[in-house]
Amino acid sequence: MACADFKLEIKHVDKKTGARYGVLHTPHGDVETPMFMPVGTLATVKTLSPEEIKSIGSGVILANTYHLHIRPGEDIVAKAGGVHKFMKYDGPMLTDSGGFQVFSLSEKRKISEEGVTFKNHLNGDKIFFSPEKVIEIEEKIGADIAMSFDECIPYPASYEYTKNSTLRTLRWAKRGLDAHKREDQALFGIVQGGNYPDLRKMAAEELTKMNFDGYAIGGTSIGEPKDVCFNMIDMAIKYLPEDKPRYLMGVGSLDYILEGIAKGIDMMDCVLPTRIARHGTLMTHAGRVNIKNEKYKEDFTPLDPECDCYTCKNFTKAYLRHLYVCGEQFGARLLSIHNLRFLISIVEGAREAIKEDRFEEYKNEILQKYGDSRGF
RNA sequence: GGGAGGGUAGCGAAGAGGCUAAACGCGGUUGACUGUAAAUCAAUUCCUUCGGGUUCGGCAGUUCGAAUCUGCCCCCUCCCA
Repeated sequence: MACADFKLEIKHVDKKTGARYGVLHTPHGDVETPMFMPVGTLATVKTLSPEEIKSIGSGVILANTYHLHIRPGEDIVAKAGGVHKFMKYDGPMLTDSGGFQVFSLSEKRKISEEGVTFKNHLNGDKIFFSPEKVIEIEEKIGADIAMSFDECIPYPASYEYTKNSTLRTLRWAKRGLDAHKREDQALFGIVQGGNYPDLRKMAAEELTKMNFDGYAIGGTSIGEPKDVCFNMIDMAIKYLPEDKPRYLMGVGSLDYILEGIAKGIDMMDCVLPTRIARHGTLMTHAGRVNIKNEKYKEDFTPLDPECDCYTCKNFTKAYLRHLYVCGEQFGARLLSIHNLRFLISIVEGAREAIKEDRFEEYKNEILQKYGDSRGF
C-alpha cells in the first residue's frame, strides 16, 4: 500500500545533465531535493541536538533498524510514541533496514532464503531478521520512510553470487512490501545487482513493477573504485520511474554527491561527514583540512571563511584544534556541525543551479575549487 | 648522623651479561575513515647525508661483549635520630 502523504514533486530537470530539483512531501513536512541526509543510527546524529540538526538545514535524517532493535528495542521506541517523539525530532526520518549490517557484520551472520541470523555485536545473542520482521520493527520505530531488507553485496563479488543474492533481495522486497501495513510510512525498494548491467536492470525493473514509494541504489560506496560506483548508478537509474524518489545509499563525499545529483539522484546519506568530523577531518570550500595538524596551532582564522555554519562564524582553527587535541566533546560537536552544514550547503547550491540549468558548471566549479579528486 | 630503596628515550615504566636503539603505556607527529561494532583505527616518535653515529645519573674498571657485574662519586625518595 503506497503512502498517501508521501510524494516527490519534480519541479525542474536540469536541461544539460538531467539533475532533478523537487519537493518531497512527507508526513513530517516537505523537504527539497536533491538532499544530503545525515545519519543518526541510534536515534541521534552523534553529538548534535535536534535543534542543531535543524539549524544546519537537514531534510531527512536516518536511524537504523538493527541498532535500534538491539538498543533500546523497537517496543520502547513505540511506547515513546515513535522515533520522532523519542528523540524529539519533528522532521522527516528514514530507517535503514539493517541490510548494511548484513554486510558490515558479515562475520557474525548467516544468510538463508528465510532471512539473516545475526550475532548481536554487543553480547553475541542470536538475532533473526526476515523481511517481514524488519518491516514490523520499522513500523514500530515509525520513521516516515522504511527501507526494504536487503543484502548489501560485497565488492567484488562473482556473477553467480551476485545473481543469487540479487534475486533473493527481490523476493525479500516483495515479502516486505506484502507485510507492510502502515499507511503513514513510505517504503522503498533497494536495487542491488553488483557491477553487472543485466542484474542491475533486472533488479530495477522488478522493483518498479512492485510499485514502491521510492527506490534506492544499494551496494555502493563499500570500497569499489569510483568509476564502478558511477557505473552502478547508470546501470540502474534508467530503469527506475521518473516520478519516484531515487536514493543513492551510503554516499557522502563531495564528488560522489555531485556526480550522483548529475545522474538524477534525489537523496543521499552517509556517515562520512560526521565520522570524519569526530576524527578531526573537515571538508571545506578549499579542500580537506585536518584540524589536528600542528600548523593550525596558532591559526586564528575560521575553518572555512566561505561557510555560514555556527562553527565557522564563531570559532578559530586554533580553538577547534585545541578542543580536538584535548578530546573535548564540544570540539566533536562543532566539527560535526561544520561538515554537515558544508555538505548540505553545497547541495543547496546544487538545487539553485539545477533550477537555472547550470548544474554542470556549478559542479565543475565546486570540484575545481575543492581540488581533491577523492572529494573530501 | 644511621638505615632502606631508587636514578632507563619528552613523561611514566619494563629490562638484571650477547636475541636491546632498548617491551609497554602516556604524550607528540602524520594518515585512514563513505546505507556508524568507529570520540575509532593505523603508522611514526634518540641523531642520521640511511653507510652509520651516540645512548640507559657520572667516572673508572671486569669481560670477546655491559642499561645489566665491580669500585668510587653525584642526585632523589622514605624511615630512624
